[in-house]
Amino acid sequence: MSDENGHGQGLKSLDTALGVLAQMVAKSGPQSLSEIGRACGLPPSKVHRYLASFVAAGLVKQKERSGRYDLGPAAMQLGLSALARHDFVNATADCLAELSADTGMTVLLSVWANQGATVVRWERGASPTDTSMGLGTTLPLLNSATGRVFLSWGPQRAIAPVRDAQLRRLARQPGLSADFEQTKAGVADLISRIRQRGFASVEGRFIPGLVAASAPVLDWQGESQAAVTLVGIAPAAVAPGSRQTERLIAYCAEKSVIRLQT
Amino acid sequence: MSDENGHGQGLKSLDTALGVLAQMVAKSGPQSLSEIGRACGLPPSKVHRYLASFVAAGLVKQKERSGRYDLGPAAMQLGLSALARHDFVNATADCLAELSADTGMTVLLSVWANQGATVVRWERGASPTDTSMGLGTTLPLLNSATGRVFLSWGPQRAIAPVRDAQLRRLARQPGLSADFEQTKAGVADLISRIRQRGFASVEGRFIPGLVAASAPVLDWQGESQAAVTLVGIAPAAVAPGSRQTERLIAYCAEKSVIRLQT
DNA sequence: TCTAGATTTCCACATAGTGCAATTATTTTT
DNA sequence: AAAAATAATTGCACTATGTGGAAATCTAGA
Repeated sequence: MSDENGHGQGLKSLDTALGVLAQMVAKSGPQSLSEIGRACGLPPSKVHRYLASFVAAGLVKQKERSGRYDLGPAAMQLGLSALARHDFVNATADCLAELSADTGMTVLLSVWANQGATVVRWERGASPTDTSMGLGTTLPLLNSATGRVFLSWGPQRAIAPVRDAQLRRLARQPGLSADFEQTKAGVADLISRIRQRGFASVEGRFIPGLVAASAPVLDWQGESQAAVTLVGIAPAAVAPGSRQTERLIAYCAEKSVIRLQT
Repeated sequence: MSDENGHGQGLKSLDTALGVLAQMVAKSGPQSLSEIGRACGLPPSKVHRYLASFVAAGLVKQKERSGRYDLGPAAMQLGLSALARHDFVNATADCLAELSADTGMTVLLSVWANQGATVVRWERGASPTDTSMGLGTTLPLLNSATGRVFLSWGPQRAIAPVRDAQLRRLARQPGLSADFEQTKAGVADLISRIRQRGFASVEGRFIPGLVAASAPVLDWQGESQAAVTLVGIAPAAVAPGSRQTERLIAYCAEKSVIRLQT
């Protein structure tokens, strides 16, 4: 046996089984048994028996007879149950409808999960910003207003690797219009600009034709536990000093534990 | 031991461990080790080791030293990942044929699109209720059972303009038999009646000679992502408490991510 | 500080998880 | 369409590994 650092007091089989689960979370779609086995470095027969238990619990389901495996309904319940205990999400989600009504824009509430800013609440606005987004959509770190909030105020440990990966990916495709220099220094500069303004915004960068402004809900450590985002079509609405952004900032300040220092 | 129904091909320890997880999902707050053990009928030492693995995986976290256990960040990741890849329409469409066979009625699956309730799946039943409807048909918001589901549980912001337009149009043609007062107050009353019953029905209002009952498939926010509709010719079939409507409601509850509160 | 209750660790024993290989189902090739 | 190839599932013997009770450690209340 091998004793890793720190912990060694769990069940070995459970640990490896949960590793299989994590692998399934990491991939965004269904996977075949052997794919999973290869990715985890486990023999197919072992994986099969783990999956049998997961399927019995509803955490995993297999599409059709002998089809790929994917996360199942119990996984959704688990996530919703976990979400329900997230104090910041609960408190912030309370008056989202009001915020949407006041601004006339679509409102998103997101947390950091799945290697990105993940939408957990979604309040439609008046303007028909009909996108294909739903709960669980993950927004890009550098190109979306929501992502940039986590870039600027989020937990750096978790974000740094994603940031570097996206930066490399962007650097390879310089075609996209960018409003910042796509280097580490450029990102640092972007962050300082965003922190100074107190919110992040993009204008058609992530989804052409849509503009967005996003502000952080800060915990006691000054880290962003959640982000609230306004989505609309009028660039003026997301400009600094606009009625909508002022309302957004006030809303987030009210839900934050600490004030954000100017 | 070992002879449960159907399945017995998983890992016993994993099964019981997942049972512990399920127990934690069921409760809405943190629990102590012994509480969990008592609830699952397991000795504390066993539960402790399971939890150690869950904590290592991030699915569970313990508040402070020797504190209660609660769901952790990975639980949220897992759930959001599952939610993100969940497709309501296809998941609901999966067993429509079965529903049709059980009820003997024609079954429609609709979503809100193109400013209306739009039919996207269509399973013909035993009784030859052949209509001029097909895939892509848009059903009226106020006069059809399907439309009324979206009226009651759909995205209000998107529906409001359509509702008002139809209301104005109806008010100008009072000839059609109506089972509700054709005013804003009348609609609000209709909605509250429908929400209380848990489904909507019409009897020959939309298409003379045909009756229909429709129930919502609810997403995490309690909004209707889709509507499942039974179409037939016997008014008794769509009455509250009938075998068919009970079956319909059970079907939609199974496909919904959250339960609808009575 | 002392007591009560809960959590965490220890240890010998046998349950139950593991790997390999055989079997069955599914997909691709000729 | 039949056959070969690939992938999924199951059986079996072995021992690694999870189990239970009790001891040790820790936290909270008096």
